Amino acid sequence: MGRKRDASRDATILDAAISILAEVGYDGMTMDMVAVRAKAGKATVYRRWATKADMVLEAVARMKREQVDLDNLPDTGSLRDDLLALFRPQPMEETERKLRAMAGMAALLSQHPALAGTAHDALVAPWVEANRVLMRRARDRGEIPGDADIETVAQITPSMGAYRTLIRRQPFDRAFLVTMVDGLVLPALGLPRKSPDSPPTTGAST
Amino acid sequence: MGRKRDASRDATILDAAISILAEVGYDGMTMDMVAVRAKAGKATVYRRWATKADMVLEAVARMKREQVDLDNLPDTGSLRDDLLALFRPQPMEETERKLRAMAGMAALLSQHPALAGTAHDALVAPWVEANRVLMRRARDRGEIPGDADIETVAQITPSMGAYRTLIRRQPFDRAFLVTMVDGLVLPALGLPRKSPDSPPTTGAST
DNA sequence: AAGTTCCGGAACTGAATGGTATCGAATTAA
DNA sequence: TTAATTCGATACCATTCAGTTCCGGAACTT
Repeated sequence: MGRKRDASRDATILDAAISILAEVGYDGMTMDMVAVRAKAGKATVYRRWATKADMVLEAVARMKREQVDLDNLPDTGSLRDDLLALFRPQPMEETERKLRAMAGMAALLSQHPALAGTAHDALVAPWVEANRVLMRRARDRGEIPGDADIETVAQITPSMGAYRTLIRRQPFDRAFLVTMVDGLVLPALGLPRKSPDSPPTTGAST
Repeated sequence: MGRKRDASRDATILDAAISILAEVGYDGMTMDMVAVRAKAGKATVYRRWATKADMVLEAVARMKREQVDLDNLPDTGSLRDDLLALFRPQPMEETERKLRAMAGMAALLSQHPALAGTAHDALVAPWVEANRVLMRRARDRGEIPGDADIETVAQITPSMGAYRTLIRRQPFDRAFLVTMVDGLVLPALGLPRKSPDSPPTTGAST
C-alpha cells in the first residue's frame, strides 16, 4: 500500500546533479541547488540517496550508458573518417559537458581515489575503447603498420581533450578534433601527414 | 619602529599551502591547516594575504620560478635524449606534485576561469615551451621533417601526464615518459618507431 | 473509505570554516 | 626605556551547508 515512488524523478534529479557538477564542481554544488533545479524537495532527494557523495556517484555512473555506442561504431573503411565520425551522432557539446563534470569531480577524486576509477570508467574509458577498436580494425585491414602502439595512441584524443577543456578552458570543437587526428593520431600510427592545404596548426597557440 | 616582518615566513606558508592544495584540493584546504603546517598563527597568514584565494594565487604563481630552466635546456644533439633529459635535474616527483596542485585548483578554476590562465602559465606553459624549443632545434638541424606540427606535439607529454596523474591516478614515472616519447612524440613528428626490443605498450591498460 | 507512502516545500540542527580580535612574548627603533 | 609592530596561539563570530524533520496534499492499495 502507499503511493508508488515516481521513478522518473530519479533521472531528473541526477540530470540536475550532473549539470550543476559541471558548472560549479563537487564542493560548489549544494543539495539545495540540486533540489531546486530538479524542482524536487530535499526529502525526495534524501529518500533516494543517503549522502551527497552517493548521489554524485550514481549520477556519474549513469553517464556511462549514454556514452559512445560500442556496438555501433562507424565503419567507413577509412580510419580518419571513422575517428571523425565518432562524434557525429552525439554532438561535441555533450562530450564537453562530460569532461567538465569530470573536472567537477576533481575535488572528490583527491579525497577518495577509489572514485577515480568509477569516474574514469564512466566518462573516459568507453571513449578510449572506441578509439582502440577503430584502430585495431584499421591495423587488421592493413591501413596502418602492425607495430603501432594502439594502446597509447587511443588515449591521445581523450587526454588532450581533457587538457583543453579543463585546464586551457577552450572549446572541444571540430577544428580541435581534426587537429588531433591529423596532427597527432594518424602520424603517431605511422600514416603520412596531411598535405599543407589543410591548416596544420589549430591546436592551441600559447 | 616596531618588529620587522620575517620574510622567510612567506615562503614557509606558501609551501604549506601548495602541499595541502595538492593533497586535498582548494575546498578541502582550510586556513587552519595551512597555519598549523607552517607552524604559524592565522594572524600571521592574514597579515600577508587578505583572503584564502589571494594566498593560493600567489602560491601557484610562485611555482613558476621553480619550473624548467628555459635558459639551460639539455642539448645532446638527439631529440629523444633531450626530451628524456628534461627530467633529469628536477625529479619527476616534483612534476607530479605540480600536476596534483593543478588538480587541487580545479574547483577554483570552475568558479574563476580567469585563474585558469595563471595556473596554466605557472604550471604547464613552461613545460610546453621547453618541448617546443627542443623540437624546433631538432627541426632546424634536420632531425625531424619540417612540416611537423610542433605546436601540437609539444602538448602531448604535459596533457597525457595530467591525464595520467589526475584522472588515472597513476605515477608519472620514467617508464611512462619513455612510452610517451617513443610511442607518441617521436612518431608524431615523423620519426621511425623504435624497434620492438623495447616494450611498446606501457602506457596504460585500462 | 481508510491507511500508507510518496510528493514539493520549508523550517530546523549541528558541524565546519573564513575571517576577526585578542593575548603574552619577542623584536626593533627612537 | 618606551612605543610600535611582529610573532604563534586561541577564542570568537557569522555564515554556509549536509542532513533531518515536519507539513499539507496527492496517489496508490486493500
